[in-house]
Amino acid sequence: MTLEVTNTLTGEREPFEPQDPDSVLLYYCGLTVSDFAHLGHARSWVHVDAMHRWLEHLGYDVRHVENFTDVNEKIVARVGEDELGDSEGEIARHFISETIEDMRSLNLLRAEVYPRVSEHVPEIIDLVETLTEKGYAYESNGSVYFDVTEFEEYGKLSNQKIEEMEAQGEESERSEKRHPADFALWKSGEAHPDDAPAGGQTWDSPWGEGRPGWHIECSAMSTTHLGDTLDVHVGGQDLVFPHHENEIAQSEAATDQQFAKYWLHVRLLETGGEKMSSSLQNYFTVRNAVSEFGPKAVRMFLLSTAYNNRQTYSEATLDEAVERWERLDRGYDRAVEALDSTDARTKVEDADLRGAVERTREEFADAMNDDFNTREAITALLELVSAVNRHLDEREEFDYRALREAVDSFEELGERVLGFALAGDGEGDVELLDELVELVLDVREQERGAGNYERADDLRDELEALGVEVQDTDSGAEFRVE
RNA sequence: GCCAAGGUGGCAGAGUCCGGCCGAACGCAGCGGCCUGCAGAGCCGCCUACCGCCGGUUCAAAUCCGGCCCUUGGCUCCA
Repeated sequence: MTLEVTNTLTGEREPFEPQDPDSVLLYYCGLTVSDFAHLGHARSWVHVDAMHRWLEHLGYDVRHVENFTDVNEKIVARVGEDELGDSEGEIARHFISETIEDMRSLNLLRAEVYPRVSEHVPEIIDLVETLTEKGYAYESNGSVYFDVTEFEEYGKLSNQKIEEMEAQGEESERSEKRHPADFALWKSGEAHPDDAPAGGQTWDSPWGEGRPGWHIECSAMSTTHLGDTLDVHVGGQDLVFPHHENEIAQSEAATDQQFAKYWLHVRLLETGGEKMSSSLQNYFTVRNAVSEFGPKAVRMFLLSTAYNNRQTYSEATLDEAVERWERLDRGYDRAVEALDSTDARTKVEDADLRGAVERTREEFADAMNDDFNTREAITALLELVSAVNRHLDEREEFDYRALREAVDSFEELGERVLGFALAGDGEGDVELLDELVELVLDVREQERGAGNYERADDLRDELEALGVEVQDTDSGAEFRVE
């Protein structure tokens, strides 16, 4: 089975064939950095990350570009607020660094470039000029608008007809536009005093002082870094219209080339029956989620629903993700430890385990090739966990080769493709920590030997409180650090 | 009103494109058993779904067709 994706542009599932058979040009519409990122944003990031990783696994050289919108009225609105900063740029820089920190915590692969609007104004002006010269845009009172009636395919992404659309943009713009659906490419600073209040940046342009419009940035930045035609353009479902629709209009009008071959849209994260968003004030920041549930459980949560289906956030769904993550991690852990044990140095064969490994690899690949179905991919891994546990519980002697392959699968598919940092990847003073815990467990063992169960249980509880989970087994106490 | 996507067990969530292997996966919660000093983890078993409603096509439908009801997203900044 080869990779198939659901393309919003055609509304159909299609075989994935990038322009160059060896590489993929991937652009992701990043966020406006006016606040901390929430779980909804993280959902998109993590899915884009899984796509990136799977494409690499398939052998593609992935060129991944992800923008930061650092010129925006929402940012300007926060100028002077508390200690955020005294200018649009300062606030944007602040939230960009906070956002990158959040991204790191979720173990996202880095993009090749993170372009910013403020650094691409010359390219934006060039693009607007081209559109004006080609007759797709017109200047009006110092602002420049895209004329939707000139681009005959306008509406092809969102399947809407121009006549049925409501007016775009702010009230103040209406009188300047020829058609209500026209949208701003460049906004005059003077014509809209509210748009460039203290702290908001403006640039000089052929049309006078002003700021880039809302949609032009992505067209300019993606073209600058990846060329006229992208292979994959990903973004949140809420961006289909008008943002992505407008990007297509601008780019295709300017270059006469198809802007993006495949449009993939991540459906929204919902909570309490509605989407999570800052305006509804029902959001949970990435930061809070990570500190409360741990980065891996958050990642597990976000990947536990395929990207093209909406997902429900609640305390319960995240709790479940914690369990799913731990089950995977423990399974991996057990397999690794078994490999090191003497019981593993045998030549026995367990057909069940071997079959399970093979099935997992097949099912995992089928799932990812099936429009990046991460939910099913995880299921395949969890089924391997069951097979490993059964093998270890039921067998006197272990099937070394099969265990080796199981561990390899966990690492290759779970770590590299799904981006889970499995146990054993600990950082810091792991060895010292291990030795200290062993020491406490030795003491506890002595207490148990002497029949002082109460004291032994206290020690176990105290370790638990510190995040060290203790399990008594036939071969002594084992532990894992949360 | 227009565009788009959905309605599957207590929860969550696959399967629907390419109809039969689905009386329905994986997991969480719950129940019973094994193991254990106990607990946890793990294993085994159970539990609860005829897949929104109605009708049609077919040897066969959760999966195809038609109608209806409901939900969500977009049509304003938004991942």
